[in-house]
Amino acid sequence: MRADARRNHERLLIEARAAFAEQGADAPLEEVARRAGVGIGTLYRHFPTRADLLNAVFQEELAELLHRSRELAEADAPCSALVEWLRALIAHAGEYRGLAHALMSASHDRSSALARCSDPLRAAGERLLGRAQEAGQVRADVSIGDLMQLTNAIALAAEQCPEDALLADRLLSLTLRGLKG
Amino acid sequence: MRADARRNHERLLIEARAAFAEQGADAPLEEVARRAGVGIGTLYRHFPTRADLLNAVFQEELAELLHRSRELAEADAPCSALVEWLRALIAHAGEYRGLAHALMSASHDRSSALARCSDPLRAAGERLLGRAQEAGQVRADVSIGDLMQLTNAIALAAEQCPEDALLADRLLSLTLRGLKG
DNA sequence: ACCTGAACACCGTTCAAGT
DNA sequence: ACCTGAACACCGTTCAAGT
Repeated sequence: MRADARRNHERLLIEARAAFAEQGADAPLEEVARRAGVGIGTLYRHFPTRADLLNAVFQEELAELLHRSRELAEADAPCSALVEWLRALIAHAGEYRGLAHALMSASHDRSSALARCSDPLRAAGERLLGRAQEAGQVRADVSIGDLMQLTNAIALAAEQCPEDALLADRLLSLTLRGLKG
Repeated sequence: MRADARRNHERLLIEARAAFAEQGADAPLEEVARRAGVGIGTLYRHFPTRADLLNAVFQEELAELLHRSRELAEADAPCSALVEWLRALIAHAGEYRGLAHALMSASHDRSSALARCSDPLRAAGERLLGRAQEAGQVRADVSIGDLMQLTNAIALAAEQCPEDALLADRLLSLTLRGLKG
């Protein structure tokens, strides 16, 4: 890749991250391009779809979340570790308004970059869930897919009620009481 | 109201219902107007916002749901009645793609017609929840607000995965196990 | 090889003119 | 009093021309 192209790529990522955090995951792409000092066409050349751009922005956060999951996988209490992990996912989704919705929309479209982005999260969650189930702390008939869908749905609901800071916690607790095996 | 205005009002409601059912709650308003044989300005005159139009369309469904809640309020098993009611809400949201999201977005804006539209639903749910709690079948610390948020979130998640017809059922069951007092 | 931005498409919303 | 639809605004996306 040419030096100027690489530079544009980096600036686009930086500005996209800022714009998504400030204005939500549906921030105007035109503004991302403007802030990065490039034409809108250049943005599309580097990231053909919004999902591609979101995906690229979240690679960094994704690495952090996966790191956290490896820590939790060695915790003493498998069930608490799983719950901690789900809380971390909700907190992450809460940092970008509209992200929970984007992830949800993308989840059933396997060709989307954003859908692939949550595959490693799913795998990490599966390990934590498996441990909690083997320890007999979580029912065997709970699937990681259902659990992550529900987590995402809770994040989305919480996002709509920013004035109720504890909503996500309460909804998650309500849900988790149903996990106990 | 002038006769032609009343007629336009009715035709707009009929076509809006059809368009929302076919294309989702974010169907182009221009098309609703076209199908109703009126100018787009007339649609805006009768329904200044999309939420007003959605609200008007759902008044009929709302009456049916309230009727159902009164039947359930006399059922023998208060907890099953509550669950039945939540299932009915999810089924209703599922009939119009995007409705769950619209309801969720509107829920924190008290001035929206759509938010007021769910007030009677909330009141009906509160009666059913109260009966189940008095019978000792549901924990006392569960609120109808949280329960409806969660129900709506589940409806939204289910809508994104139409290929998994049982998703809503499973997520609701998972949640409901946490209710038992 | 990459970038630019004008151009096009689409939809929401308003409002001056018409009936 | 109500209706109409052109006009404007906004944003996403493409692509011919430029470097």
